Amino acid sequence: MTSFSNPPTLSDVARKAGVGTTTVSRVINGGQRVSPETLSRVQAVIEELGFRPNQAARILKGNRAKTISLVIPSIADPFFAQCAEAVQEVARAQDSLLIVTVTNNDPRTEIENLETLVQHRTDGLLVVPANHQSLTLAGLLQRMGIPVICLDRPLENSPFASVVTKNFQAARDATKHLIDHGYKRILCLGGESNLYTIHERIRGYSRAMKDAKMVARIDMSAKDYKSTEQALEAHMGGAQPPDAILTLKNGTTIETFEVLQKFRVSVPKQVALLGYDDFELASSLRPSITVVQQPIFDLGRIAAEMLFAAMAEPAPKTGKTAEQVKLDTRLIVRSSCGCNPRGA
Amino acid sequence: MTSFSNPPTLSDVARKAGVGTTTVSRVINGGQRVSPETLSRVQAVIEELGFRPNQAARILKGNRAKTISLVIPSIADPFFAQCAEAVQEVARAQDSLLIVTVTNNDPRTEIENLETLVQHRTDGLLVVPANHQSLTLAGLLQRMGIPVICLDRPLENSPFASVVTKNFQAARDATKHLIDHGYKRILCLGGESNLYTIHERIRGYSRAMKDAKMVARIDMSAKDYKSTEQALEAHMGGAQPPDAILTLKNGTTIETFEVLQKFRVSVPKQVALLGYDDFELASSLRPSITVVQQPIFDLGRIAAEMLFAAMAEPAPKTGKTAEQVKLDTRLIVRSSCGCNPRGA
DNA sequence: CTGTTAGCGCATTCAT
DNA sequence: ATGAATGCGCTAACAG
Repeated sequence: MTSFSNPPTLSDVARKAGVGTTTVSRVINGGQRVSPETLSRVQAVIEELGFRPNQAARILKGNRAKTISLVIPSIADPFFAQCAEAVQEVARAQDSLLIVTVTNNDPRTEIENLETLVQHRTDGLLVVPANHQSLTLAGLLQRMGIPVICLDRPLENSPFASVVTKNFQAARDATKHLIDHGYKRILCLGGESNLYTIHERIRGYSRAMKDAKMVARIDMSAKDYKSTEQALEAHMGGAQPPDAILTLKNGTTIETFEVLQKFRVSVPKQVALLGYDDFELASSLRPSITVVQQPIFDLGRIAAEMLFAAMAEPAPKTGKTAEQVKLDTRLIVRSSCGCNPRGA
Repeated sequence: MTSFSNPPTLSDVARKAGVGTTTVSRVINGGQRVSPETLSRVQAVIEELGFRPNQAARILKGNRAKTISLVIPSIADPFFAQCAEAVQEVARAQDSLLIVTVTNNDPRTEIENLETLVQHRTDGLLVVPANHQSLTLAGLLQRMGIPVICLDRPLENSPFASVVTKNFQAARDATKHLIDHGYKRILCLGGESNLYTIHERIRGYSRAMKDAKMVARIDMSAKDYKSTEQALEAHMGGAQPPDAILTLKNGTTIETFEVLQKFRVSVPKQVALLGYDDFELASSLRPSITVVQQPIFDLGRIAAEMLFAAMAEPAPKTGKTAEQVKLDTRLIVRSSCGCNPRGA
């Protein structure tokens, strides 16, 4: 019951059990090559003293740190929170701890986090690159000499495998869906066009528009509620207001819905709305919102599994080109796109 | 540019710089008591070799691990995700890493996580106790001998400080608000009544009802969408259907809204709705939802700050009684309670 | 201002 | 089946 200001050590156990430190070490590492009696006696002492092997000492001896680290833009963002949950689950199953650091998509913060993580000798890295073509990042990561898997966004010019969703196809298909509805002036709305995912989605939208010989309208100024409001005010009040809107990420979708409602713009009658990322109330809003749903949990789970697989391999890199896993998305058709008018 | 399979060590630096290890150690620890020339020369070598002090070795020497750990029910839950974000921010400002483990509110999982954390010699703990009166947990935490702050839920029979919100008062005030509206049959709906927060909120609701000499109706069977649907079906179809509902947590509020809408029950005309925890779309739903808003980010931030303060103190415990910080909540009045009928 | 040395707690030879 | 000794990388005396 005493609080151990000086946690018992392996040799404390050895002394009290009347054996050598080697024996205790064997006991806590599976108990092989130890006689049954000794084993139970040592175990009893371990129990009694509340001994827990000091992980720092093990790391120093060259063992795994038993930690993996997740480097993400934000924890509060539902998207990354779900990824983190999945990753934590896998880590736990592998008897490892999860360290989470956040970058806010700032390359400098990202570097700093990584530098700290090196010092802690974490076993593997799951990173969502702030800049998907940063050579600095690619170089730093390689010098770290530990397995790295990129999540949600690949890292160009690097040998690291990545797990992403099919952004291009999803956006193209979503746009096609709107085109098939007969909409003529489809606006693509979002923010942070420098992000890989957004970039890909814009490409998908553009391709679909081009294939339909329609003119692309892209506005990447919607970064938060206020800017979304300004953007929509301009578009809806213009000479040629859009008759459909494709939003490129979760926040934008919700903000767009809110602004349209505030402006008393009828959806989908006046403008249709198709969003990116499903959300809990999407089906309960009036109208319910049609969205592209990403397999978020799988994204995190698969990346984590790949990371542990990579950590288990003897050879760090076999010079292969970076493997890229692309997960399918789903178009959840509801009412805001003009389908299923019952709910509109 | 070479990937360091064998990261350079302090003595590698010392050798290459032609100095002793102590000098290098001094350099990486602030550079005091080192001549300017030596300093810059050593720094150059450090840079050249890409040397990063091995944190494991430092821990072994008795230094701080520079990690704090957060033990929460879930990361995906927006409430805890926000807490985590705040905690991470504070940790980073203190040059520490954040380890996150999840319990699913399961005491066994909680214990296991804690055991692992001890081995890693984490500097401090932020825990959301699965069971707020567990003696096992209180005992284990004390034996860990490191600073602990409880988050969102206190830990009874323990000396640990806690940061929580005013659950009792918030629920009482919310209920009063409903009573002031003239509602007579107010239902209190939730799940997991064994949790401290829920327990307190039920107390608050009960008190308000008692003070108004009204009969309390409590249903704690709403754990997910399905059970919420069943519960509401029974209540709304009963002889004395409620004319107002107080939901006790985020998920329940949203699910209740969805079910009521599915049942085509008019809110607030037929039943008023007052929920716990604000959410992004609360003001955009029809009707907009009146909620109790908790200072979630502050909860995490303050707890983390208190933790670092405790870690800085020399004496672990001065035998004081557990300090308890109770943060104020806010009742965000919108339309679903019957106020502001414009939005209904 | 600088270097030598001991030892943190553990796993691991290598003996016995 | 067991133990004694060595060293992982670093910091903190303690000299000089």
